[in-house]
Amino acid sequence: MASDASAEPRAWEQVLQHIERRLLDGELAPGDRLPGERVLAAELGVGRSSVREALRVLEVLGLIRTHAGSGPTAGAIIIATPGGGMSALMRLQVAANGFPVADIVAMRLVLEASVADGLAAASALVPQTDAPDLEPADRLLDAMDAPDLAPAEFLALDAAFHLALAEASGNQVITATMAGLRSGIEGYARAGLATIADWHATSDRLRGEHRGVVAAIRAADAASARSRMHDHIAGYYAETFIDPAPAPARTPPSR
Amino acid sequence: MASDASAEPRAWEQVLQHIERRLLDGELAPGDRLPGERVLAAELGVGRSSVREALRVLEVLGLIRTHAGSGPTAGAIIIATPGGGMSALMRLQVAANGFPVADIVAMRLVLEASVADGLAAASALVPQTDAPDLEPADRLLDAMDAPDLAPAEFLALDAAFHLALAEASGNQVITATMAGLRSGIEGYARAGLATIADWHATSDRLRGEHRGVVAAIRAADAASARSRMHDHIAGYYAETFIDPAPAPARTPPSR
DNA sequence: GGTTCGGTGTGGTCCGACCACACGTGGTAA
DNA sequence: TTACCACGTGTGGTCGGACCACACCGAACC
Repeated sequence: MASDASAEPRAWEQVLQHIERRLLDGELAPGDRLPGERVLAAELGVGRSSVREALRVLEVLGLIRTHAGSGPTAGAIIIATPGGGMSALMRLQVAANGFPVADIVAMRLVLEASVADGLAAASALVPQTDAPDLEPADRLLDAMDAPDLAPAEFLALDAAFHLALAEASGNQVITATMAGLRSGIEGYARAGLATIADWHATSDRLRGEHRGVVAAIRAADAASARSRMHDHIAGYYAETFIDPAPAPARTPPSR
Repeated sequence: MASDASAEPRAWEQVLQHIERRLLDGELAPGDRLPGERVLAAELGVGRSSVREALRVLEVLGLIRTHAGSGPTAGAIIIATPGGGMSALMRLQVAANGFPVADIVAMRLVLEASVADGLAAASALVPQTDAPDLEPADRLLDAMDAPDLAPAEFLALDAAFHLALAEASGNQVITATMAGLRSGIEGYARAGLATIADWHATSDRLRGEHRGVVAAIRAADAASARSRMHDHIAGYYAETFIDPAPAPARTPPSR
């Protein structure tokens, strides 16, 4: 499955594998600086172009961050930013019709409902220090109460609210995935705003649903939190979806 | 959030944005061939190296496939392979400690349970043609009954079985994510095999659990399918987990 | 002592060159 | 006429060199 059986040791792939191995061996960890591109090229016996191609991949995947210049902040530094790569992946896959928007929404439904469920269950924990931190979500909900909020601003706060809930769950993978899913359908969400007839009524309803979800979480009512979240998201998409057609008959990519 | 506000028009990023825009505009679709690297470079006024860096990213993300030579199969062809990029992302993020293994397992739990739940619900559909196709999963289960199966082979079939269920759900995003999650913890799963004392008993139990899940799906018993799947996965990881320590105090990547 | 001005090493980019590869095509031989 | 083979051509893959902007850092200067 790893596509390394026998065939293609392309130069940039060697670089990627080398770095991955050093990561797995613990020789490289977040915060460390990678050797310079020229050094890396010499060490691996490849050209600098190939090293750069591998570094570019790592950068897009959120593995490293590069800065020019000198000093401790310069060079390629390992940062395991979970969300970055996921967003790029989702966005581009959607653009290329690899990920149907409906499937993204469906998965978001599953994930958000589970997060709400899990948060409610965790809220019942006896040591309150172990209970999830809903403060950031609360602050976002308060911000959304501002009366003169433009739809786009509301949408951004809404996205941040859902992301805050995911973060409260403590699961970095779910958080990153959620951020990625949202990036993938961001364009559709923006376009969907135009289809809403009465924005005032809709935003009021959304505000109420948000509060209801958080209240259910705080009440440790897992079933209610799950269903409220589910209905909240499903309802919104049912209202704003631009293109209900799931998948037009397109030529299969095939080989 | 999209990090495009004002600052960095790095050359390779321009190429990426150009291609993404053409995808969104429908000028490029799966199956199409991208212009040659030299042509693309000339069109965008950047060097070929920058074009290649962008293409490398697209390739790792599963957006394109490149072939040298001539003819209709040569060049960079757009393929929206959903799973490829996800696997690379998960694998590298795990390697860099960006994704805790425990979080991946937790998310897998959520996803698999939901898939089982959804499949069971869909099995109740009246037009049987719309019911999920469990044939591939059945075949894999039969293959797992072979008595002389090495643990590693069993593990591969097990992974394929779970993936087949995801595919049966028809959700490409969930399928790709599932494949990615598995790639991320593949190393741990392999290592976990060594910790199993009585492989014969364990594999027998797994076989039974698999059959039970499929039976519950066929019976359209969503609750049972969900809980069986949940217990199946949770139980397995509880048995084989190598490093139960969730996250050692590591230096924050930060900036 | 404080300030300034190069040196130095970093990534970012471009260019030119060469290679392996695979398809087409045209000439050639049967 | 037909089958075969060799070469041309365009593709990605790779390398090396060159130059740039940048940021630090230290030495020289005021």
